Amino acid sequence: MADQKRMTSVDVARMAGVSQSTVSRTFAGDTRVKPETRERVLAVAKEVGYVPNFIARGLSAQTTNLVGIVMADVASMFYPYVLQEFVRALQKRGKHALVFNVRSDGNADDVLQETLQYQVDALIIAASTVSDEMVEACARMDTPVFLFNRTSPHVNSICVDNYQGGRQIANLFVRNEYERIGLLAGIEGTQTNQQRTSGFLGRLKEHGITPIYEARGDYTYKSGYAAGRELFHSDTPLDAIFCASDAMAIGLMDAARDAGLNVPNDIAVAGFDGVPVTEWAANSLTTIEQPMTALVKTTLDWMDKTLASQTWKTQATRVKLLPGTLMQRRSTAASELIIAE
Amino acid sequence: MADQKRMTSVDVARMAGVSQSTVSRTFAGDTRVKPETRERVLAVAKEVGYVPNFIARGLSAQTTNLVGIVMADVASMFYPYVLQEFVRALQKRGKHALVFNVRSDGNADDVLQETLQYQVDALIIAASTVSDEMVEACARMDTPVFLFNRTSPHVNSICVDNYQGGRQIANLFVRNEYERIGLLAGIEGTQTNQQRTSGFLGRLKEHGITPIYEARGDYTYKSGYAAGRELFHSDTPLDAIFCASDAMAIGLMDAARDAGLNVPNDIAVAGFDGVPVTEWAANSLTTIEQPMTALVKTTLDWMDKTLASQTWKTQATRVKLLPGTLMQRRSTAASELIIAE
DNA sequence: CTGAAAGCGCTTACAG
DNA sequence: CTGAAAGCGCTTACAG
Repeated sequence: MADQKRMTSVDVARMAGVSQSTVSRTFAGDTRVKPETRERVLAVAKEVGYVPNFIARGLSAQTTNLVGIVMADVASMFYPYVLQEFVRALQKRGKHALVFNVRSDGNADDVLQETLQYQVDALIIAASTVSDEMVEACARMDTPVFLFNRTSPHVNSICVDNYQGGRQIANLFVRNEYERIGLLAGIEGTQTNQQRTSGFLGRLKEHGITPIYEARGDYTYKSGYAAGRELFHSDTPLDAIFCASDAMAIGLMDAARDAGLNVPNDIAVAGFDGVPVTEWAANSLTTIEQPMTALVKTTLDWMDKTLASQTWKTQATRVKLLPGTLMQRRSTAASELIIAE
Repeated sequence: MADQKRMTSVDVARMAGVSQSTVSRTFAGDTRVKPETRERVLAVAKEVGYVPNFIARGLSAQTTNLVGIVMADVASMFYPYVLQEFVRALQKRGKHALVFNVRSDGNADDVLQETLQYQVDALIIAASTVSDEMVEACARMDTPVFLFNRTSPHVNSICVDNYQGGRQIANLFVRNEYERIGLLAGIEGTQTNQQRTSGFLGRLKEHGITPIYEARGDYTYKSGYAAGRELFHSDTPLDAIFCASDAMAIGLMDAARDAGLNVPNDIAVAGFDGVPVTEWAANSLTTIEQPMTALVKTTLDWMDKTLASQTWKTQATRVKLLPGTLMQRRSTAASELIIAE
């Protein structure tokens, strides 16, 4: 039980009677190694508990299999699932997630430097903005960058189609013949909010409808609840309201209930994101569900292809938009449906 | 804009007219470097965009500043916050999180190997079990391991005091003079469930009370809702019920509402964990709040101290329990209080 | 199919 | 205060 030092490929080589190169090749899956040799090496390695040192491999091979993931804080209810999905999917691809956190109102520059120092193979930035200089710095390090759920003309981006989602909600409202319509927008100036609301408002306008009530929240439950209190204490009866995030929509629904109102009979509510709580019985919220698995898969497939390509730095920046799915639930059910139930 | 290759300390040394050692020392914060030299090096580095390569540093210095975090999936509602807190706190300490995911029902062995190959300085395992052999393997790699929110006699562990939390809920129930009491337990055989329920049941027994209703869920909202439906369709009126997780408690409350019952007037409900949704107006759930920040800080302080110590491998394994905080909310409010409101 | 050897980009005694 | 040099544990042409 004395302090046996860490085993290295040299130790294994000596014990197996081969060269260090052969040990290395064995673990790299080099098919040129003779099967018997390979087995002998593996046997010795197993016996002494040797596994390759990825840090040394990274330095030597100039590729770490590390992917940096920069996330804003979890306030949004959506990101924890995104993060988990990335971690899992990367693991399956033999890569690993080096996770960084930034404040939701900051940009990612601060931590990007550190990420690059770990020689990550690629960088995924979710819910933060990056400066053009930083993108330049990443290019100098040969590190491709992907913006997740945000778009930029200067960075490859993957995002749900927020604009189209807003339009889908508007279409639903029109189909359900709601007339007195409200909008609870998200944080002013954020791209997400701008796209969701402009899709919604634009489509309504095409039908000659203008919302009679507009308020603004910060995407949180709390702000939705507060907006709801204000709305329901005013004398502005609405047929329906679209909230730019699920959390706000649920807050607003709770405020409605506290004000003695019934959703959807007194007011219909729709959200955006499709987080699990929207399915909860008490909520049953109509929403645009983000295609999370597809978003993550698209990002990682793109990343893999980029890493395999020699010429990615010369390729034009692209934005990939994936459609969300309208989930119609009780919060916007037409009354016949409710009765039929 | 030609493909300038990555800058190294050798390049900077040449351009600054010093040795590579001096560049290295400058970035390591070695105080022996003469201030003027230091400034010159830093100026050149900045100009050419040089930053040290952490992978090379890791290989050379035998310490990566990487901490492996192994997490079960986010089903529990609690882990996303834990993960974010760890990532943030590690960043502040100049370390970084290499995150791995395991299925909630599996143990962490599968991914531990990979973690070790990245030469992480330490390993934090949340919500998974580890085999003794794996702990042994970590010790061979000189990698200290910490179990988070689970305890083990063979691994250093940090956990909320689940047993005491269960007792606190029982105390509250007794104080509120609830007599017909129910329990919605979590997954059988999990340590968390065992401790929470045995604390609760033990304390009740001391008061001569035996629950008249016991059911079991899997910690999720869905299982809580299902248990609630069953309970409220049976003829077992209860004064109060303790659910072993917040998610189950909220599911059960929603089922109560759907059955036309009022919480707390018809039935009082208490949960465990203190996740943000318990504060939501519609829920206002009494619960034991996990001291998340303190749990994370305790873990990292312990880790830092361990890494600084030469003798940690000879020290006895310890378990650190932190008390949770009883948050009394509307779901268990005595009726007078509600009227007084 | 295998080995000897250079090299990845740092840290760190050692010498001055 | 600074430099020359060994070494961290791998990968990968190159030679056979």
